[in-house]
This record gives sequence, C-alpha cells and structure tokens, in this order.
Amino acid sequence: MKKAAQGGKVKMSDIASALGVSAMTVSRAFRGDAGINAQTRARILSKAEELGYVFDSTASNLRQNRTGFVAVTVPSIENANFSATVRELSRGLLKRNIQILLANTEYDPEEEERLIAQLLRRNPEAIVLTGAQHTAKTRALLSKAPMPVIEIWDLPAKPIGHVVGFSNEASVRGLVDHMVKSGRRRLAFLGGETAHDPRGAQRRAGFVEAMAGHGLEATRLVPAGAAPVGMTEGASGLELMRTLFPDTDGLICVSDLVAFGALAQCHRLGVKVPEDLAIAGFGNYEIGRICEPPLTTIDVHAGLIGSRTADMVLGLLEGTPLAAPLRQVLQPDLILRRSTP
Amino acid sequence: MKKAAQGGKVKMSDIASALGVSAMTVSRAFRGDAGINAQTRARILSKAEELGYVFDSTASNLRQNRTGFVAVTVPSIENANFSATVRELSRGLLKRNIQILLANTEYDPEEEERLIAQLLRRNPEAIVLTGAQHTAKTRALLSKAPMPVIEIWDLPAKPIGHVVGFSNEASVRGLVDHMVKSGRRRLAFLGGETAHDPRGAQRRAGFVEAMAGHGLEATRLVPAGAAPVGMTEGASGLELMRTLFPDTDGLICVSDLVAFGALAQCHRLGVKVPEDLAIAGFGNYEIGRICEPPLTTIDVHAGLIGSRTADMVLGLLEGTPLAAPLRQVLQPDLILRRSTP
DNA sequence: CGGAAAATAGTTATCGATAACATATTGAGC
DNA sequence: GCTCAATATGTTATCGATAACTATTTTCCG
Repeated sequence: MKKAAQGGKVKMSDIASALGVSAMTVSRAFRGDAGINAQTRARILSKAEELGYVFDSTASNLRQNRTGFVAVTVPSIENANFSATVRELSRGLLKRNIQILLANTEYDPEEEERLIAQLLRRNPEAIVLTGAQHTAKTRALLSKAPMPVIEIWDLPAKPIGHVVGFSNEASVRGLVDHMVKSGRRRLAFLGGETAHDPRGAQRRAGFVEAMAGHGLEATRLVPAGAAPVGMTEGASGLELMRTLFPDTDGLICVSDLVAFGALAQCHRLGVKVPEDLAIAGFGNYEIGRICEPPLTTIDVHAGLIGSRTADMVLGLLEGTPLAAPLRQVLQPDLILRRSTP
Repeated sequence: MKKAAQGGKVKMSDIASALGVSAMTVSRAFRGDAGINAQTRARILSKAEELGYVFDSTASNLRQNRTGFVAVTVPSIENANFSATVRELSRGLLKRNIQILLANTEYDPEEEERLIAQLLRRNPEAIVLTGAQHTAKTRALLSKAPMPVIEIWDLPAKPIGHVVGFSNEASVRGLVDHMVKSGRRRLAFLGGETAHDPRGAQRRAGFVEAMAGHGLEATRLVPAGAAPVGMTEGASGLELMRTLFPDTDGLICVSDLVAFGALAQCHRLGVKVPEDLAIAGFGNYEIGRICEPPLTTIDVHAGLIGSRTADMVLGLLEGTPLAAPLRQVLQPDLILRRSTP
C-alpha cells in the first residue's frame, strides 16, 4: 500500500556513489558489457538489488534512439485469428526483449490513421499493420517514416513497405473447386460485402472469380452485415440465404465463425449438413474442428504469420539496409472435413 | 521505400529556428498551452507539417516522468473473455491518449514475474494484472513499485493494491442452485483442477461448496487438462466423465468453450441435452448463444471489467492519494438457456 | 625486462522536450 | 501618465542513461 516513494527514485549514479565507482561502470554492469570485471559487476548488481533500483528505459531509449518496441495494429483483437498472430509475433519478439504496442482499429481506416499518428510519436522500431487498406494520409505518414513498415494478412498491390501475407482470393478458389468437384453447382457465399472488411471482400471476390473459372455464375451473394461478423450473423445469414436462394446446395462463409452460425441454424431448421447443404468456412478456428459435422475450411496459419513477421522484424533490425522491400507469401491449406461431401 | 532519413530527424528546435522563435514556444504550441498566441501556434503547426516533424514522446516522457502507458498482463490474449476486457480497457484509456503495453503470461506465474520486471523498466503509469496468483518476488516488486497496481478478474484475499473483480465461487453457486432446483442431484464439474488456472480452481471450489450447501457430495470432479482448456478438452472431458461417472445428470463446465466441446460430443454420442444431461458453461461466450441447445452460463461482464478498470486508472492518475486501496466488486449474471431444464 | 596489447574504469557531452524562472509587451483602471 | 496585472515569449538547466573518448592498470610475449 505504501506507494509513495520515500525519497527520490534510485538511479544509476546512486549505486555508483554508494560503491565508489562511476555511473558509466554501473551502466556497463547492467548491459552485460564485455569490458567489465565480473566481480565489480556482481557488486553493482547486488547493491542495485539492495537499493531497489529499477532500470529506467525511458532515459536509455532517448540516448540510444532505440525504444525496444514494435507497434502493431489489428482490426480487432477479439478475433481469434488475429490474436493468434499477435501472440506469435509477441512471442517471437520477446526473444530480443522487444515489446508490442498494440492498437485496435475496429475495422476503421480513420481510426487506424489516428492510432498510427499516436504510435509514431513513440518511435517504435517497426510498424506492423494488419491489412492493406489505409487512408491516403496514413500512407503518406508511413512512407516517410524512418522505421520499417510491414503489412500482414494481405498481399497488397501497392505495398507501403514489406509484406507477410497470403492470397485470400486464391484460398477461396480451393473451396469452390472442392465443392464443384463433388457435384455442387448452386453455390452461395455469405459475408464480405462491406467496404470495411477488405479480407472478407477479397474472399468474396475470389468466390466470384472461381465460379467464373468453372463457367458458373456467382449470383448467390448473401450479405452478413458490418464487420466484425460472427456466429450471430452466420445464423441470420443462413435464414436470409434460404429466403433469397432456397435451392442453394453449397455455402461458403467468410469465416468459420459465420459458418458455424449457419450450421447451428441448419440444425434448428432441420436442414441436413452436408446432405442438403454443404458448408465451408475460412480460418480454421477451433470450433470448426469440434462442431458436428466438423467444418471444411482454409487454414491460413495465423500463428505462422505472426512468427514469420517477428523473424522479419528481427532481421530488418539487425541486417544491412535492403535494396528492395521483402514480400513473404504464405500458402494457406485446404482442410477437408465432413461438412462438405 | 525511401526509408533512410536524408538528414537528421526534425526536432522542435528546427521548427523554432525556421520561424525565429524559441524551442519552448514550439513546445507550448504542441501541447495546446493556454499562454500562446493563436496565430503563432498556427504558424508553428503548419511549419511542423511542412517539415514533416514527428513529436518525440521519448524525450517528453523522460523530462516529465510520465510515459502515457499502462502495463497489462493477461494469461492469454486468445481467450475471448480476456480480449474483451483488454479491448474495453484500451478503449477507455484512449480517451486520455494512454496506450497499453500488453503481455501474455501464458498462465505461468514465473513468466509473469519476468514480464513484470520488464514492464516496470518502462515506467508505466499503472499496472493491471489479470488474476491474483503471483510469485513472492512479483509481489515484492509490485508492492515497492511507485505506480498503482490493479488486480482484475478475481477478489484476492491479500490484494497488492486495487481490485476490480468478481467472485468466481459465488457465481458457480448460482449454476448449482439452478440445477438442483430443477431436480438434478448427480452433478459433475469439468475442469479447474490445475494449479495454473486459479479462476478455474475457484469455480471448481465454488461447485464443491455449493453442493455441500445442498447437502450433496461433490465427488464428480472431472479433470480437463492444463490451461488453457478449450473445446477440444471439453469433448474429451465429456468422454472421461461418462466413463468415470456414467449416471451424471448435470454437468457444469469451467467455461463455455469447454461446455460447447462437451455438448458437441453429446451430439455425437446421442446423449440428449438437456433431457439426459443438463450442461452449463461459464463466461457467456458468443458460442453459448448460438449453439443448439444454447448454453446456460454466467455472464461475468468481461468488457465491463475492462471499462471499470480504465475508469479506475484514470481516477487514480488524476486524483489525490487515497487512504485505502479501491476494491470494486462486480456481480456476474446467471443466464438461463435451454441446455438446462 | 621492455613494450604493446588487452582489460578495466573514468570524463564529458549528449539524446529532445520541458519545468522553472525571467523578460518583454500590451492593456486596463485611476 | 503611471502602476499593476495579464499575456506572450525567451533562457537555462534538467530528466537518467550512455556514446565516444581518455586514462590507468594488468597481462603476456619475445
């Protein structure tokens, strides 16, 4: 409970004068510098402990012009896919004691702009953006920024800097191909119609494209509402689909959560999955593995995106300047389960 | 792509000399200080824009001894309950432009200790800990720390500082009472047996207590494995329960995710819910609302914990020192749905 | 044993914004 | 016109750690 500091805070020079050494030596002791006597170092660390010294990285950051954190924006941390990415990113960066400054854009580019302006003031060593949809001002800010910028979860046509992503369009193609191969022709897509969920929109576009590739018309496009869409929207979306396109025999959803909502609604309505309606999701969420029937889906390797991004950041921070920005393209996997025949 | 700064970075004194004013005036312009001429301020801001100036909060932080961020630890950011808390906490603090430094403890007190030591070096304005299980060293570190400490999601008997939480034990009692009232007597509890999930353990203890209150023995305690436990563990746990205690007529699970896993397994085994087995969860996750039948659960108001914590932090940062630490107790709600009769 | 390299420690100035104090200008009231 | 207060701006020192440099041992070799 005694929070108030009794005196001023303890600093390196206090330790130094207590031991009759210079502040510089104390600094060296703390950084595990090579050129310091092991015994001196031990004395310093033990005295520091005794005095309750806490290293002040604010001062260190200013002097070294290194802050030791990376700024990260995500549309929503509540999405299990994004949080898996953040987790692995965080874990990877922790190896070098780099911390994450996280900001939620709530799927709003304007909010992203505000947040990035704030984050830049803190001098992060790199900026990681989930998604590639930005305002013009954000792009301008970031292209002038002195630190590396990495866009993840997308393959932007005009990247700001580096990229770690995958093709949402191509991934959906795998689902369509699978459904068509098993004889389904009257396919619908649920979700992805809003401007503020570019990845959803890309999946939807991929659906349209893939259908065209099979000579089929992609007329069955069902809206699910504004991002973030979840199970609730999946359930209501399934109803809407049945009203608009009652003869649909295969449904691809913008995410597993939506697919599960649709599946649960099918149970309630007595629609048999996959017999009456095949359903596929996207993202390989845990629920797709557990529900009955389990969901065919696309594993986008959300965690891997995070760890690869961490590796890229660490490489960029150590390495020599690069001629061209990096672009790492990951390959999502099609996971076949019983919700499709 | 032109990342390399052409010259040195632009600082306040550059703007100052470009306009023939002092650096102090520039500083005042940026902070919206009262005592500055509106026209001068406009000139400064426009010149700053022109030069591409980015405010350096590192320097500001050092001088003012205010960093503008709050450190937060969570067991796992992938848990939708915790991420809801973080989201609302973040949203609340953003009003005052305070950012969050987030760290995942992975349910490991040792890891928490390491992370907190790191976080303290950054001089956060407050420290928010999810959970009340800490190592002795963590407690020592934090009780000496100069900034407010808030433990959330629990009601610790010996809090380090302030608290925003609820009683896990009492919440489970509501579930037990409901099941008993509807005639079930052979109740089981799934999960919460591990040392590293104190909230799970408290729920389990609450189950035992509540059963005793009804004169019933709580012998049906089924382990679910190490935290974090999810749907997968729910499914396997249900199997285990059916082996160990085949006559169970009501199952309370440590979370909705576990409950859903159990429910899905019941579907597969032909066990009717709630006729053959009543199931309840904990946490009011979205899935419990959507699955069939929807799950009876406890809404712990995860988001509210976050926003209340934000309010508390803001109050502590502005207000005068307090005589005693704050303790805010929230009341979870029992939500009755069809998975219990 | 002489001398060069290695090991260890100290000095001084600095990172960039800003608190605290000092100064200059304007205006109001009598 | 004069004083006092309000307004607007400038000066200097400082937050705490550390880069860059210098100074002093110690070690090791031919």
